[in-house]
Amino acid sequence: MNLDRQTDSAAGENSTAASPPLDPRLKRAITRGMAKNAKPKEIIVTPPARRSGLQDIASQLGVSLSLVSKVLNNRLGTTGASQAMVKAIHEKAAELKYQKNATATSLATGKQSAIGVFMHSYGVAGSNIAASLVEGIAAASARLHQRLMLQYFKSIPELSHTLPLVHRNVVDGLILGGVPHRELLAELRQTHRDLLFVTVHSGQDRGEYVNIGVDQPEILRIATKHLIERGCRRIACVNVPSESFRVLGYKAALKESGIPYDPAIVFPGESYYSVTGEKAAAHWLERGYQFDGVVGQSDQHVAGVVKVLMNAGIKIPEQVKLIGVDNSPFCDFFVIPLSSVSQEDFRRGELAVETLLDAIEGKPVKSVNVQPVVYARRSSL
Amino acid sequence: MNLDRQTDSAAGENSTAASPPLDPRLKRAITRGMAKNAKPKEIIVTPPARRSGLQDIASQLGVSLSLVSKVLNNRLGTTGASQAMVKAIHEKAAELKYQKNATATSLATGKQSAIGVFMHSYGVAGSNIAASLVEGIAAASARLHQRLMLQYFKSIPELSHTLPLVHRNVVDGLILGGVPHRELLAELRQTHRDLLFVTVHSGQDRGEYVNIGVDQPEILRIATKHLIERGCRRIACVNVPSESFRVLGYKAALKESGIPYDPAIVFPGESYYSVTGEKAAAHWLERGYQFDGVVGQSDQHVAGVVKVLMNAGIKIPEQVKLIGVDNSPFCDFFVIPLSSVSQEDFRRGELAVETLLDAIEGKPVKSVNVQPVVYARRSSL
DNA sequence: TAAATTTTATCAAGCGCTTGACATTTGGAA
DNA sequence: TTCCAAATGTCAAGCGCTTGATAAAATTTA
Repeated sequence: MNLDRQTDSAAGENSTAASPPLDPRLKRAITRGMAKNAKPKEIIVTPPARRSGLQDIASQLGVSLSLVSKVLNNRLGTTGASQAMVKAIHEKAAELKYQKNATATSLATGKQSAIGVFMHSYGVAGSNIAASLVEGIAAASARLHQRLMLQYFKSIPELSHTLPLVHRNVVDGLILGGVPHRELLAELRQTHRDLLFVTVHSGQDRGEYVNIGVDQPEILRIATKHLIERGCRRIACVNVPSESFRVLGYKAALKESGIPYDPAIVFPGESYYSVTGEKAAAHWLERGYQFDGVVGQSDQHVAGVVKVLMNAGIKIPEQVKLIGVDNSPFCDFFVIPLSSVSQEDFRRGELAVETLLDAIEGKPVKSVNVQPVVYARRSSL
Repeated sequence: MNLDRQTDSAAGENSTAASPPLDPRLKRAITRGMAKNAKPKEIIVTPPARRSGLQDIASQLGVSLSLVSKVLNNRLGTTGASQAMVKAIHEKAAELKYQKNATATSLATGKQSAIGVFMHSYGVAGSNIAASLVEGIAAASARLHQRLMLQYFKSIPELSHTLPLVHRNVVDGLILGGVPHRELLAELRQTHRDLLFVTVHSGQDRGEYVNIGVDQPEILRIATKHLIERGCRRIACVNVPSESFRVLGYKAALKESGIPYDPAIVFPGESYYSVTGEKAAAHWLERGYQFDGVVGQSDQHVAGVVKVLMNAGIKIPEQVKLIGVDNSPFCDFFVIPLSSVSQEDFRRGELAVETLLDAIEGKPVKSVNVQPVVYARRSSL
């Protein structure tokens, strides 16, 4: 329902105060098929202004098209051009607002100057890993003058189905986000032997593909160390089945500080969601287990733990300090601002682009494991 | 561009102990320019497997290239083809794994089958509006067989700078996310008269451009009504300067229920962040203002209010019920799960694509205002 | 059976740009 | 002055596909 709106012309009513009268030309443009409530008969179809091409600037200057092309691309190989000519061409190009037709260029060169991104919309809601990854990729590809073709997928079949259809002959390479699915990758290599791709996942790197990952044990190692440095001596851990590798870092940190490892306070949860954190905390509390620190496998874990601890009257961070993983946006404004270890997703996105481009240029490339970073907030200070 | 290796050592070295021995063929594929620590001198450049084109299937069948094109595109205008021929062509295409070169098609037809997205990375961190919008856009464009070119921008100058460069001749139209910047849009219309675009912002729709928005007053109206229906009679409001339009809905809801409007409990905050919510709650508490409900302009507002109220020993939702806007991911696992009104971002993304495609096809299109939806959680039950 | 259709298929001109091969001009060096 | 490199520029083929015009073969109709 629309409030305070006259029944006659809604648009007019809403724009009166601030909006100046419309330029008639603008008005016409608006009508071009895009107007509100446009009545077909009122639409004026103005032929699109012919876009100027190389030919236009060539003939207006009385030179050959190819010269113009070479000058504009700085590709005067054997050709060469006088200073004056170069200047004139550039000026003419500017005057005619020449914009090269990227499609034609691609056809001629076989290069697309575009990369494709297939992103698995994975991760726990709230941890905008995928979003950060994409933003990092977008930033780097803009910086490196690459167009970016994006597609999300929910399931592996969906990916293998759409991947070849969408991207053949349109991108120079692919970034696969969150796809540690080995069979799919192997198949991709078989069926599309000339398809270049790099993966971006935080699973274990087996060295089979070029991946932009994170040093997983290091995540929990620096998280645990962070708590130890702030005085914790009994550090509980919320775990999930798939993170046995990462948890090595937890054990390593304990060992480094001579703190014994106690499996009793490592809770075997089953998800990255906050409910698992709640269960863990409840479990420890019920049994009377002592702990002065908690590391989770996600920020949601920690959020869940915090909820239960607060309800039990435990002071945070005075009695228990906590730290999670992902550095999710909500860490900043949770009841207690949450400390967290970042997997540097944005940066990994950028690296993925840079790596892929190197591969496209034929340079040898290799996997990289980014160093995680601790973001300390109140929950652990 | 197939990079193959003389020595077979490197890939093997890099596989961890955990990984099974590699299939030699796979191993070769892995080394293809992407191997860890690949040494340039060892790389052999094998020409990429030539991809089969229309010509290949034409000559293998002894027919003309154009026939094949028409058959595969179902464009037998005046042409026609026998059943047998059609069948043979399709079979041959399948046999050769023919994939049309989309670039060549675009050049020939002038159609790109691609849409561009320029997304303002706006909004409060944690409310993944932009991400949902993009996902909705991606879903719809995949469904409608459109490629999707994405770019983010932080500032208007950045947008106006990169927009023409990146997207000319590469997309059929543009979706501008979160750009209620009228001057820019007007300029866009002037300088690129043949550029089709639709905006997706939740600002006020002035009817000048086709926008996929949200009925703003309705957001607060249903939020407020939601609280009233659950027994609230003194409903406070955290506001920000730019939301005077939306707040009309708050007033309307009060009026509908015969509740007097009291400006004293409408806090004039300055941001959508949680700190503004904290300030509002502190302000009301200090002055001893009574209220049994709170509506915020964001979920962060509500998060901030909750923090302060809990610290003051106020029971939620028993003494005060709250509802925010955006239905952010963290609403689900905040200390008190937060009720919220969704702006249906994913859906708006889909609508944007559908609308743009209509416009591209020359159909008349108009703005649409999506209806917001209440998601009730514990904070208001 | 010849003429008129209908069906089936080919031709050839692009789309706008790139690029190696070839042509012309110019300024010295001989 | 003559000749040879530079320096400066043009040619033309081609990237892979689309499409209206045209041709040839098959089928009807009279």
